[in-house]
Amino acid sequence: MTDSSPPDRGATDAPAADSAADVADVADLLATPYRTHTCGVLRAADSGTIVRVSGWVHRRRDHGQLIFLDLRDRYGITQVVIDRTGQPDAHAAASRVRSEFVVTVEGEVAARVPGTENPRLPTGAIELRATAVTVLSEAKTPPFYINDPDATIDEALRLRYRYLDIRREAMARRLLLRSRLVQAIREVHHAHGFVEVETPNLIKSTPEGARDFIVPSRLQPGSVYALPQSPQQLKQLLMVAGIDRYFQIARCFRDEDLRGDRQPEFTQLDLEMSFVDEDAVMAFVEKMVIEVCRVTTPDRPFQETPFPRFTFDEAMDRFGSDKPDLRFGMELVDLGPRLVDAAEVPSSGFRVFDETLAAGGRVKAIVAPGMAGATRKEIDELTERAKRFGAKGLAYLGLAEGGEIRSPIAKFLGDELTRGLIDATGAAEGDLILIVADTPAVTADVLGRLRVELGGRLGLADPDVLAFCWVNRFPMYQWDAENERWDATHNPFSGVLPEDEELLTTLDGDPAKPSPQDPAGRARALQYDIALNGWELGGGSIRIHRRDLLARSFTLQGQTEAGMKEKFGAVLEAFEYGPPPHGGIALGIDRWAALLSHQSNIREVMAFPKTQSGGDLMLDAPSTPEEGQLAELGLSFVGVRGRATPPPPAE
RNA sequence: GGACCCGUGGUGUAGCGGCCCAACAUGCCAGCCUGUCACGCUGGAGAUCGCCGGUUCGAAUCCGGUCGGGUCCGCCA
Repeated sequence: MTDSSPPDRGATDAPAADSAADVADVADLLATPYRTHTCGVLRAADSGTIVRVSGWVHRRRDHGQLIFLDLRDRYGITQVVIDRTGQPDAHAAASRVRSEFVVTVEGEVAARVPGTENPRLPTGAIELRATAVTVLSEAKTPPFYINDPDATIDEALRLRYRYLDIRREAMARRLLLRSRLVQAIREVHHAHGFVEVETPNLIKSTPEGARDFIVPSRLQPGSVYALPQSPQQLKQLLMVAGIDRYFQIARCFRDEDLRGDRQPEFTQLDLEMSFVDEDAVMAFVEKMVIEVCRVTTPDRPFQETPFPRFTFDEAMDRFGSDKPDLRFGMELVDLGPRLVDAAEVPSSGFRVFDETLAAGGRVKAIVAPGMAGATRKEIDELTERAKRFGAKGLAYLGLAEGGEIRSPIAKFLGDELTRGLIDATGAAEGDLILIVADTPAVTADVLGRLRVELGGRLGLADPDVLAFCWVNRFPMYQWDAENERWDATHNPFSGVLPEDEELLTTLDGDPAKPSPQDPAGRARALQYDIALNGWELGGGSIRIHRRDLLARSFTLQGQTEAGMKEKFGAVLEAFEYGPPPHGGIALGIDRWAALLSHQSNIREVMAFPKTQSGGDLMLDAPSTPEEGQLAELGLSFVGVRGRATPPPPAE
């Protein structure tokens, strides 16, 4: 019966959808000896009701005869008044209460004395006139302010006492938003016939490029499990199994260095569909994403629907990124055509540009609006940044008010060409043109990063807008010079564009010898990424399910038949039993939740995240294993500073 | 693996070679206060300046190392 009842969409249209007080009605299971109501629900209409509430003491204001307690739970704050003359016992109890004590208060809901209402609290029209105050738990003075939303607190301290940090409204609200996000995801998938399947965390290493976390086996000493970097192979096996439409909120593990948007364990929305093409997957995901965002953050507008689509080449060309932030313009402008003469010979007069173009490179620019007045120091900083991103230098043209041009390269280019370049960029008075000359890849990358940097610094991106886009037609492979082979740019099972199938071959026909001249370098993958506000939110592909194509693709990746069997044995074998055409995608839940919460760091939407060095400051993990644990596994530490342990006995 | 930033009472900051056994705010403790809601008033306790070493007549302040946290590059989808 309850299974068929419609999902509660109360959150969708509730005005306070973004507040910690926003939750489904829990009154039905609330009645316990501790409380009849939460601290967030009482209103003027409840006046006269006898209630009991429990919560943490948010603040105490002691006026002698009269004590005010702000009582807090995750639903809100209710003011309690204790009058000594009427309630001497309650008053005595309230006198010894301190911040963060847990108390139960019994009393009558009353409209506040006129003129003393607090419009900043949803419960500000009423107060609870206490007849009894019971202390359930005492609390030490907390290590930081829980009741001050503006307090800046050292993050290490927050992580050490995360359970106190989560008591703070902002943190609780973010976890709540994340919960709603995941709930919405589940609802949409179930509504579209997806089956939620759990896959194991103790699996075999699935080479996806990242380092595996390894778990030693006790029952099979000398062997290890790997924690999944993603359920990639398992979900493909589910397709062979006929599960048609699969999804999972999956925990994934990657042992790589951390960043603001990367944790060693993180959560993916993993999904896979059978009998689909690229458009079918993208269509579903787009529909799902829109619906989920509408439910989770109804007040965040979409910049554009349907989501714009770019090929990889176009995205790199226009934005210098395969995850462009579309909330502002500042697109890259190719200056090349202006820098060559009628015979297409580079002839700008500025040697760096000419040589770059002659060598097949690119000269491109972005326009930083209003930055013509940048100081020498600011420009040096930008140059420094550009160099760190891989550029050899940064040329610029500043268009000062009044038409004066400020540029170290103008004298080489001459007046006419300088005007021509300004024209090409569309820059206006007061703007600063930044120019990079390098290989196509470096030019795009450096300008792309500068674009994001400056867009942020100049406040060009509306923080509320959700600018989704798709990027597809990625190159199938990247040449790995070190290992003399083609690396799949994403998933090794990613399919190839049908018209590029014939390119999947080695030049000299020697399958054992990939070379950088191979036409495969031009092959494009059936690969699609979804980006949101400049973050890569997810990526997926249509997989290769045909044995022959798979073999050719793997050969280009430098895999031998034996190597393939070792790494992908289960999938390859399964593919001999009727694999359906299939494809899917994985979306980063942490990133999604962070972006919906206006956060630039996924730690802010994780209950118990790890530090940059992979530590848990609260649990003090990782830690030295206990005596015997290693021996039982047949392991010993070797050559670890201060951690060497005696080797296990030979047998 | 690398670059940079930060580390001072419970918390957030100031001080950046002697004026500092360290200042301010807040929190904490005590007393007073019947309408506050960052309550108010009065008084009080609380840090040898992450740790180790060096330079110096003298170090919170300079230098080196180390530990912890963060940002970024490499790495990583």
